[in-house]
Amino acid sequence: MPESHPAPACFPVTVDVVALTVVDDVLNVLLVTRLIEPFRGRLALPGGFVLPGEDLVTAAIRELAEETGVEQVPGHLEQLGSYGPRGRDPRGDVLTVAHLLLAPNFPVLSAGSDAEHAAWYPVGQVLDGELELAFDHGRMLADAVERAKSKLEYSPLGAAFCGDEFTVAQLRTVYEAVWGTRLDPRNFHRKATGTPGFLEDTGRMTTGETGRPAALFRLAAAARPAAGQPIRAVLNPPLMRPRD
Amino acid sequence: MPESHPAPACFPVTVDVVALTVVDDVLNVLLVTRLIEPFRGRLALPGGFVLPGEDLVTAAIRELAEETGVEQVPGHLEQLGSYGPRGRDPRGDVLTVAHLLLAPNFPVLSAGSDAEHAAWYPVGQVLDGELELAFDHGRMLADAVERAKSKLEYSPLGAAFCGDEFTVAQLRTVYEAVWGTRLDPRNFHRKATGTPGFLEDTGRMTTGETGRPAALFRLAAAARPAAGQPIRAVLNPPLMRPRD
DNA sequence: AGGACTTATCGTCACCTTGACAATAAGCCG
DNA sequence: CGGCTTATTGTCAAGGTGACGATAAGTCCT
Repeated sequence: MPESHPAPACFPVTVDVVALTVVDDVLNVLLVTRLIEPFRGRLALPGGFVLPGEDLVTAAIRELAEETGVEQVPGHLEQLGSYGPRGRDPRGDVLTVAHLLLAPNFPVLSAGSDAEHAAWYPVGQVLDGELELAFDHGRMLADAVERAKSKLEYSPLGAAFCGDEFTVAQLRTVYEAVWGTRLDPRNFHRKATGTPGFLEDTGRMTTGETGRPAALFRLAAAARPAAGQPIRAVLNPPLMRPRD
Repeated sequence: MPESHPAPACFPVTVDVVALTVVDDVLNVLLVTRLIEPFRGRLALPGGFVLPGEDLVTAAIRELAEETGVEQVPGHLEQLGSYGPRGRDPRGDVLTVAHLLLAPNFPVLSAGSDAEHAAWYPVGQVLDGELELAFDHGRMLADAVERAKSKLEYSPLGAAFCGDEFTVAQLRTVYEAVWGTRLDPRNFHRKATGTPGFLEDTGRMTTGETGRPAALFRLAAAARPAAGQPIRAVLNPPLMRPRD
């Protein structure tokens, strides 16, 4: 019965944000402590209901701002996927659209007030089961990390974890933190600097650090997020993570 | 104001299915002719509203069945992404979750009755602008094709376009149709048969075709869709499509 | 200042994969 | 049977990768 329009059912729709960053060479995720039921006191991804007249990305940005105080999107934001509506909220069916944010380590508003308290937590602690998240947020996080791992292979998005300018070593620690592996600094340097359209030498160097000063790079124009366009440049051949 | 729960707004939610297949060496997409406004008479992706108590995949399978008569999912189905809710339906805000189906060329119920008439159309005609789809379905199709192109590179999903058993040449025409390029049969054969965990020789051969008989393969167990698990085996190193 | 230490960067080399392409195999078709 | 078509096996050079040696150029300590 193709034309069965049985009362176009409505669903509550939420957005959740899996915000990933690298803190001290370790991949971290932004979590908030829930102040209300269900899952009161449990850690959860930042998120909330999409408001009437709002778009998905708009809602994601707003929720992120509400829970961290960050006004501008501090990194790369993309849609991760939708979950539900069944069996993920004890209160009833809720459809949620998860988003993935890859960003440099930005400070979160530690309001400590009546607001939900947001903070960075090592991803490993969650995936290992040390921390259990509310709802199906654990699965979302797992999916997000897998997506991030994969993105680093063939897109220049590893740089989204760094600031505007960064050294090859900083970029390498991002890859190591996300992939959970060690990479040979010399081979990584060769690949990163040798891939056309990836990095652009700023001509400036680091100073004051221990060891030999390093050259500062930025993302090449081709690899930078263009207005409205998806990230264009592809790492080709990809920078594959070590398997097994 | 983190605890702003301003009347958890509800949205109508639909699912759309971008069903892709290869017909005569050309990538095709399943489209229906709309019988009602808006976009009456225009071609559109099969889809419809998610019913109360239904999950996304369930709804996608149901809609596909309703518009084609196919009861079992004939190939690989995965979520593509969500679109909206704003500015995609003249009747108002509608959130839609697009799905991607990669399947062998299956016959569609040519009901011709009051049902929306589903049929295969060459993807190229749509992307070239010869055919214009309803809503934002053109963008969904573009995203779907891009996803399919990418999936063929590093997953064994190219085989989802073939039947249970297929020749290397059949698999190659899938790659050629999706990527829109020509591939060297000898190099493709080497890569396809030489990648561990990809293809499995059935021991049987084709007969009656023109030319030398070809060996019949099936997907190796590791590359077959496991219950509940995502497609496991990864083509490593990937089978990269030719760039530029 | 000099030496130890640390990190950055450049080179080398063997191995693997890939793209281009020759050669052979094994069916149909007349 | 000869011609045609497609399948499959090899060959070879170029390019990319992993492992690792060798320098370079700072900081830090004495």
